[in-house]
Amino acid sequence: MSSDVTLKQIAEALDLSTMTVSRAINNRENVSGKTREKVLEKARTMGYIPNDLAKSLVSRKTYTIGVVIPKITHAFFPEVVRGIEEVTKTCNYQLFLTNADEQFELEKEAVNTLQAKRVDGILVSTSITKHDHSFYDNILKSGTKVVFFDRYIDNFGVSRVSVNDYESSRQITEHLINVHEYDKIGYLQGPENVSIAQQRYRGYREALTTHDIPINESWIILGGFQETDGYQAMQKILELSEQRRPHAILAVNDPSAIGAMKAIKEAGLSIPEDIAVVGFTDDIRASYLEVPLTTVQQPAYEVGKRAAKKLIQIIENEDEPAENIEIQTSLKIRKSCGC
Amino acid sequence: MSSDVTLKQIAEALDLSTMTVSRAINNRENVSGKTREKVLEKARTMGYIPNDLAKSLVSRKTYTIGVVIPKITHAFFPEVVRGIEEVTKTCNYQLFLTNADEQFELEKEAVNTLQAKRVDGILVSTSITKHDHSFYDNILKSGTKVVFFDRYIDNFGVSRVSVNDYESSRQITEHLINVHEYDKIGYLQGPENVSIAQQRYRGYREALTTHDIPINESWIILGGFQETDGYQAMQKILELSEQRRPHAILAVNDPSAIGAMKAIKEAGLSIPEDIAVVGFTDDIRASYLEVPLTTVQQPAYEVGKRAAKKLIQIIENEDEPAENIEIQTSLKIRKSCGC
DNA sequence: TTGTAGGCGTTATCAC
DNA sequence: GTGATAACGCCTACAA
Repeated sequence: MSSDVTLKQIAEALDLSTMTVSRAINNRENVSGKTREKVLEKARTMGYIPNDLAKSLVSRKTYTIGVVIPKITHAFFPEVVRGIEEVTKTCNYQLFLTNADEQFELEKEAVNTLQAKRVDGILVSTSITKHDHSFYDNILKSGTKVVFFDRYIDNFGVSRVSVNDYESSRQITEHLINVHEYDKIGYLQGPENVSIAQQRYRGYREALTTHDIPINESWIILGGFQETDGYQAMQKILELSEQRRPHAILAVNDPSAIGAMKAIKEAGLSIPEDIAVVGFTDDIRASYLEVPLTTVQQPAYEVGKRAAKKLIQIIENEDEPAENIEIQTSLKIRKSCGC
Repeated sequence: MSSDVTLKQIAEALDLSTMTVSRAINNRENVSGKTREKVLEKARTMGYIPNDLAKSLVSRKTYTIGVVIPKITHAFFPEVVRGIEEVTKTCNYQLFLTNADEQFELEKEAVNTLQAKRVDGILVSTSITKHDHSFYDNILKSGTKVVFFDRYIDNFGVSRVSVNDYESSRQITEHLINVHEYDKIGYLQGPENVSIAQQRYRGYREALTTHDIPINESWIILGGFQETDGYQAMQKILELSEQRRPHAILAVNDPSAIGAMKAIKEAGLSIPEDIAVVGFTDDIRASYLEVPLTTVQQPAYEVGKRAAKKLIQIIENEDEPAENIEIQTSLKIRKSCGC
């Protein structure tokens, strides 16, 4: 902590009261022009830096927002953070960034720490969904303001900003069915208890069902969000004999799709001729790949912006209602689907 | 801010003094087992959350580190942040993340705010180099602990963790000269006042000079760190007639190189046959590109780790000496250079 | 083992 | 326009 010049020290140096110095520095009305100038000058020369801790203790306001991110290196999230910052910067809030590394235990720790730091509100992309409402129940009971972004817990009286995952997943699956006439479509599934993974999985199944395509459970591999997860899941599918394999794959996200593409390539097969692959995210790499990846573009920046805006509204207006904000994605048709 | 149960309230509920409650909750020695249990139980049921603001005001310690990043969406930095987190998490520090958007004005604002929040130290990747030492002079005078990472100000009594930019840039240029026998090598330069841009530029020139290759100033284009900068810079070079063009390009970083590749492709030329391109960073996309990019791999995660470690040492040990830590890169030879 | 007094740096409030 | 006092929630130092 820095060498800490205080209001009191300035006051003593100037033979004024602390309050007068405080008023001068904070641009309050009731200070004479002369005094104000003297104080500001002295503050400058003494190297005064206001102590926000003390301020916050009195004002019960920190101008600070906590952000809990599942995986800082998943390219989607830095983009979300940029959106959050865009908003918080103009409203003068600072960001506490924490990485939960896809682990609920770390997520809880992070939230607790943020509460102890008395952040004005928290933006969370949570790694759980159904069970264990209890944790966030208590958080809310304590009066902490929360907005979920991307990965959320539903029906909870908590606002969330997400993407129309279900609908988008259904659409990209239908693209495979309608445009390319695939009827053998596998799915690389994400963790079962994460909202976005559930929604996307639901969209996939719905599309098949609607088109009377039977669902082949051996083409649905449970995995995670990382590239290695997709790689391993795809390897399992490739163990099937050629006749029994799907001809197209939808992955829960782009990292997973990219892992799958790697496995396919290593197996000496080509995309999309042997197996088509589509993803979800529009990862920074998607359009640069050897076979550019057809995927669902998620407006990450927008998600961040909207979530931050909503949270700040909740912070600054007690009876701001909870809201589910769904941002629309767009299909990015590239070559990996066969187009 | 949350509904704030205080030590005092717990004390009153239990008819104890605040101090006893404080001691019990902070696991101090001198509390009887019974009292401790009672207190902890009550704290739980009342939903007590310690107030770090008040604690920090007394202890003059926030267990908080500020991070100033030039561009959160440049893939290098999230990876650095991951490294920082790895360390801070085990030492129980929290991270204030700020994005300076490559603007020195925003960088200054960010640092000032972090000081007001009384962070224990600051990690900065700065956007300036030579002029305007004065700002960081004052910061240091105020007793704030600073460690630079990646982009630094030199000879300053401030520790820095960076990469051997000069040497690496020289090496990758020499690869073009020695292995591929290029002698017409252009350079897409970064901002003149940023340390890493200077070092890399110096390495490029040194390599040419050492090999008695004359430097053609019309092949050196001043630009920025973004993809669009590389794209525009390359367009300028492509305006030259075919005979007057360089046959290889070194870009200040990978985004710039990727932009340049785009421009080359749009001009109907092929990489590396018509023009070879090499970069610097090993961006997440580099190995996935249609023509995989030869580049210098910067161990971003390691940079983050070392910087955070050094800062925490400085924080926790007053007379920790300043240090220049240089992390070694490695050449990633792919296809864009002609290999 | 427990309690009291005072202070961390700031501001709200009321008095002059 | 300026100042004195108390309070924000917690902890150190000392006393009982």
